[in-house]
Amino acid sequence: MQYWLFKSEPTTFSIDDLMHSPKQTTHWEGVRNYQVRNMLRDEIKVGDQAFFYHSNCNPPGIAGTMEIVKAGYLDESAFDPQSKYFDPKSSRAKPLWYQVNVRFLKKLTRYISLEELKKQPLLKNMPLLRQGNRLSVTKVTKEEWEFIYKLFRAN
DNA sequence: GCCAACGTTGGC
DNA sequence: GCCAACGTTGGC
Repeated sequence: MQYWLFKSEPTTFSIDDLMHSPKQTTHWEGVRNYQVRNMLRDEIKVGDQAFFYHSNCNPPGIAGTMEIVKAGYLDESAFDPQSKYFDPKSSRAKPLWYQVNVRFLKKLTRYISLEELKKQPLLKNMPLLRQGNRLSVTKVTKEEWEFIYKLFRAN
């Protein structure tokens, strides 16, 4: 089992939106970055767990956790001209984009801001904290995952 | 295949 | 809203 961190802008889709989705599950569509596509298609497996990170908001930070319930499959929104994620370069014959399904696990007992994450020496290698990192999905090590769990058990 | 121009992300 | 970082595009 592997651990991940998924970013989403809460104005687009927040952890509360996930909580209130049917079966607390959603398809994580709209990824249009090749590195992240490769992770979705090849690496992320059913049973993997992920942090739900709120980006481009005040303050950004980790809000909760979720679980992968369906591994990589075609992102249909790329084929839909009405979708804001439409990509004419992707076709069913030669699909470019993939998605996974995720299910809500829980909200953290408290929100862990990016500022707080940055203070932790143990987390300094997280891709999330590297300057200029823009990937919307990144790997989290077991050590980082467990450390962040301890962080929100405190207080 | 280089690289300038352009678009997007996302913290601040 | 600014702007640094960085991915993508397209002319050559």
